[in-house]
Amino acid sequence: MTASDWAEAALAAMREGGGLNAIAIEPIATRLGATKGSFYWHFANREALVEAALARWERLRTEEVAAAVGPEPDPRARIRELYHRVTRDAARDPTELALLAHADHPRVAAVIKRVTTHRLDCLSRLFRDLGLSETEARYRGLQAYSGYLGRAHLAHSVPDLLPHGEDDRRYLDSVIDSLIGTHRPDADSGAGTDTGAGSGKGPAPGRDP
Amino acid sequence: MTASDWAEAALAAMREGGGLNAIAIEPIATRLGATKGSFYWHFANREALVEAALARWERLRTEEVAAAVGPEPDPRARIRELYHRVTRDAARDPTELALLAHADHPRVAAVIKRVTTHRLDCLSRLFRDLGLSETEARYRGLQAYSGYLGRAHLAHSVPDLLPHGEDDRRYLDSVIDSLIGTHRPDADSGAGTDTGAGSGKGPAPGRDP
DNA sequence: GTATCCCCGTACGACGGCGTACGGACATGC
DNA sequence: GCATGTCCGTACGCCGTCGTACGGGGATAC
Repeated sequence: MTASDWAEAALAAMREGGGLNAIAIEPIATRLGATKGSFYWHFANREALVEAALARWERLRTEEVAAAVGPEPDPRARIRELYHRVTRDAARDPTELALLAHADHPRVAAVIKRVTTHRLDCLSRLFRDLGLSETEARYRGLQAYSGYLGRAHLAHSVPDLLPHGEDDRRYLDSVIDSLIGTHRPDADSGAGTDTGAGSGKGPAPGRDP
Repeated sequence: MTASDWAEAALAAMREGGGLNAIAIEPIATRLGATKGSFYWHFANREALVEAALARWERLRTEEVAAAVGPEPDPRARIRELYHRVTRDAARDPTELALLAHADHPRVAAVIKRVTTHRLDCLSRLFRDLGLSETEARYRGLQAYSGYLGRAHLAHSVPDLLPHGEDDRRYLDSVIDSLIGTHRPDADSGAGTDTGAGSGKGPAPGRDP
């Protein structure tokens, strides 16, 4: 039984509901088949466990971003891929939403700030790669990230109100189109084989005579 | 001392941090200068108080939407006004964010679902008034609402990462432009003196002859 | 004056969570 | 055999909160 085991168990407890309050020593000890005696050998107090769990979460999220944003060369496809991927994961892991709700906690606030800054930087860079100006790229990055957070919330708390299946795919395309301009009908990036038309109705029908 | 007083105090407690857990009988009693004796005369148990607070919150939010969406005739300006107004309030009242984090609570889930449905309907109607198709209007409504939720979170947990003052006004204009098409450069709403160009590069230049 | 009822304060028990004290099992070194 | 150090279980005190029991003030009716 190591400190890492406790940290992972704390994260698991958060994942399964209750937010930060789910990090309670005795319930987690029971879940691990251990007792408080073990815990207080590895940690000074509950706050230390919270901190360890937060550090672990931050590391996982950072690696996740790096993995998600890495391979794809085309910036347009990168944004698309990132949005799909990240929005799918967040729906079934309420940990991030729980942390957002505890932003008044100083440790949590610090973690959120670092993770958010990192993500926004990555997003802004993606938009810069699309040719947008510095401030415009930052605006788009903020807008994209706000949309991501909101979508994660909706997916978790009122999934019925979000489109499903194919409809959701079209919706996401519509959102992404409004973020990255619109995808040029001439230089369409292959991934979506067919219904690019559905999103083609986006905000910018004009543009090419 | 009425039941309403307790419900309002419960809401106030939530406003000031701690989310649903902030609705604790004894602290609220102290804050009201009363005791549990009074509470258990008006309510059966804590759950009843939570329910009363939720009902009160739902009523307030519903009236708020009605007031915010009512007067303005031009749909474009309505969206603008709504976005500005709602985004400003949400930043300094974490109650909604706290409720989102407790979406696993059945009562909370029901309230969130009703309020969200209502808001999305209003938003979709606004976009329909702009001439969008049914599904397109619903997509835009969802996108706008997701953006609102995300922005509220960012404003509360990492306000430093959001633009401030004039910059934020430009950012919001950029977001709204990408949602409602673009604001017509001929009918520019005066406030922004100069750099309206920054958002003018939005997704849809065409549309109006 | 007193009976009644509404409203509330006080005192109590129970529970769950934190943190501490202490002892004990077990391996290791010598 | 014995000492030492690591790791953990047990038992305890403490606190905050929920819910209940009970008593009492005070207004009103008559």
